[in-house]
Amino acid sequence: MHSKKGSHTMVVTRFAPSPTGYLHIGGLRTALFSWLWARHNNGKFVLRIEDTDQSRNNEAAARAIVEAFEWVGLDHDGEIVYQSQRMEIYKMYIEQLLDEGKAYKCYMSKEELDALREAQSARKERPRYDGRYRDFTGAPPEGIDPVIRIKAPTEGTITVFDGIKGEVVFNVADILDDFIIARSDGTPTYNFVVAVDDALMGINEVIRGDDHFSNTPKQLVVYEALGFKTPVFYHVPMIHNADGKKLSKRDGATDVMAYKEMGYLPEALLNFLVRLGWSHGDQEIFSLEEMKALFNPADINKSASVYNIDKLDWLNAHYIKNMHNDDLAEHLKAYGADLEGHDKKEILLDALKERAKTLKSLAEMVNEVLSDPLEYDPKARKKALKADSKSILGAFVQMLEERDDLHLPSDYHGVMEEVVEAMEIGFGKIGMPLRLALMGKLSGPGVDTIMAVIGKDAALRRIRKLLATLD
RNA sequence: GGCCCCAUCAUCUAAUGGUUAGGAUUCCAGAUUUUCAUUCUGGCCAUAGGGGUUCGAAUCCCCUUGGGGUCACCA
Repeated sequence: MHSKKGSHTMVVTRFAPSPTGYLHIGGLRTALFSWLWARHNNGKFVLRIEDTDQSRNNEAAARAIVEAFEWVGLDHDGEIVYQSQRMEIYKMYIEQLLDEGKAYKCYMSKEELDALREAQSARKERPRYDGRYRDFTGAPPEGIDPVIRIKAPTEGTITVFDGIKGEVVFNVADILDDFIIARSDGTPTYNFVVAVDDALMGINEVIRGDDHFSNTPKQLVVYEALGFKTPVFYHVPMIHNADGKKLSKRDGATDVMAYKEMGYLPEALLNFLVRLGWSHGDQEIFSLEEMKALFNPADINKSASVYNIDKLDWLNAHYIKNMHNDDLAEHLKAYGADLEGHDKKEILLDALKERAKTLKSLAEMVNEVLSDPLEYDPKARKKALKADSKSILGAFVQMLEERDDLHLPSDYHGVMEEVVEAMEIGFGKIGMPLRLALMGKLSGPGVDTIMAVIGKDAALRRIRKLLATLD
């Protein structure tokens, strides 16, 4: 694969979730984009857990994220970086900024801050820190642990170069104040550590959600203060729910692992996600290799997209239909269908995989075929059973009993045809009641296929069971 | 509300300033299927509105409208 950036700089991207919960579908798409771009360029993709806020730190969530990555098959380079383990590094840079006079201690209490903001709001001004400790040299107030604020520019503009949006110019007066880079307990804040880590880890292409866009000027202030080289940014438009709002945990199936439970294939999910905000002509089906070869963040759309599960279902069905039966059988185990060693596995899966949208439903269908019906759907019964059904099924039973050379669906089909011809009836006359006997309902794969899969004895058993209810 | 971003079928999207505005999903109809599903064929459906620029605008500019994001000692 040739990369456009070629020989000079290795592309390094990252995914940096905060471990506040499971990995959701929007995060996965962003991660996929980052991963694809790194792999496209033979670069590196690193995973960093943003857990600087101990009060919200959650180890289980970090594990859940890793588990989701493993399921979909996105690998990362090097060890996972936990920001909670890098506090000394951040402290060092904060000290540096303090020494250089680029940051300062602010002794304003939360109450004072609140009051300030309230007053500003009342005056219809933008709530912002007023810089009262920026040049403070007096004796610090008693009993207050200071926060540390960075000296942000007070006038002029900051320009963000975004690979998707283009150049966006912010007016400093509209958006900035001396924001906090370290809390009163000494821990650093998000906008500071993101910039420090991205720089230190050599991240040169930041692909992240659009909700981070307005943080970018702040991070640029940190880059500037520390003299770090800035990366290229790509802010990926949000994924919206049907209401047009940012996809949130309230929207149901947003947990990536829920898709596994529902029976979706990772390849289908990734294919679905890569097409949200990105396309390559009219192509809809992309293997992972094709995605890697074709993806480029510069081609990402500017507008948000709405999450719609219909297309995912279609893709999932597509990947199921095209999967080898052995692989399918392996997947099916997790959904409660065990076909290990079943001699008619091929016939069964060939017949069923055409009709399944999910692995879960496929597993259910498998078990439905493999086990005798427990009951007969009343409506199906009424529709399938006519006055002559009993004699037709009886004749079929008789002919089955005489045969011991039945293996393939076509063998059973032959027997059915014999009955149809002998009795001079239409095919439906035997098909419908037979289907009811075998499945307990009127949908499913061909009855000849069902019989071939379960064998003569089981077929006879099921037919006799229905016949027994006809007296 | 301030700032920022966005705007093509219901949905995902395509279209060097020149196409009957294309494809996909959904939906509808027909064919195939003893059923259901699959598959195949066909059909419905879009450039938010208004001004410009231009021989020519979905495409460039402006305004309006609509939608979204963000404004913490969260990330």
